[in-house]
Amino acid sequence: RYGTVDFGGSARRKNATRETTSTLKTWLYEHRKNPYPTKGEKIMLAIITKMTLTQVSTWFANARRRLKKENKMTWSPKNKAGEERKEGTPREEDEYSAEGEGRAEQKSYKEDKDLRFSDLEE
Amino acid sequence: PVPPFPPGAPRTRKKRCPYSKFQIRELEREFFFNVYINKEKRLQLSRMLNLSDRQVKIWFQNRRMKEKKLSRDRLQYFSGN
DNA sequence: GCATGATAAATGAC
DNA sequence: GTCATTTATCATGC
Repeated sequence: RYGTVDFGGSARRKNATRETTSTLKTWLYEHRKNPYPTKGEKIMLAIITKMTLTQVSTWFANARRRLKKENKMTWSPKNKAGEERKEGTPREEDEYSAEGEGRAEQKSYKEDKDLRFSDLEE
Repeated sequence: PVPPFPPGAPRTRKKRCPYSKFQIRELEREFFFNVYINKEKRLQLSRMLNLSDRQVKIWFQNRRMKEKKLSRDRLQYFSGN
């Protein structure tokens, strides 16, 4: 038998609601230049989405890896706050390309349909 | 992390390889006694499990973080904080 | 059957 | 040392 990695307490994982993913995706898109929320921002997002801080961090980690893997998003590695990039980076018109002044039509994630507080597992 | 000879310094990130049940069991056992492991026991354990000293050290670090996270999850399990 | 959340190794900042 | 993060796996939902 394959020892399941570690099912000591986590157990069943639940998919995030559309509202949650919508909120997080919006934040990620608006901060595509520096898609690393601070701890305070994570807490804020956690409260809004009714998730835990760990879940928010996990969501962003997975989202960054996934988008990076598919070349959907590009950001300056290690870009601390206040750093403005002016170098002539090649224009990659990706869906999430983080161009400085490139004013892309904000595709609002409007998947607001269900509003249920089914966050409490069990 | 680059074992023997780094010609041009192509530091290749070591591929993540999950440890075996036996390795985990021994590591957990030692973790039960000491959350912090000595250098001696670390070398000894690394030889026994065919792991590098660095791997054992990092395992204990991650294990401590895991323990901390478990405590936090247990706390916020009830009160909405 | 993949998408997605959570975990386990491994790195690096500090 | 801690701790956020990356990377590859794992496990589950649908």
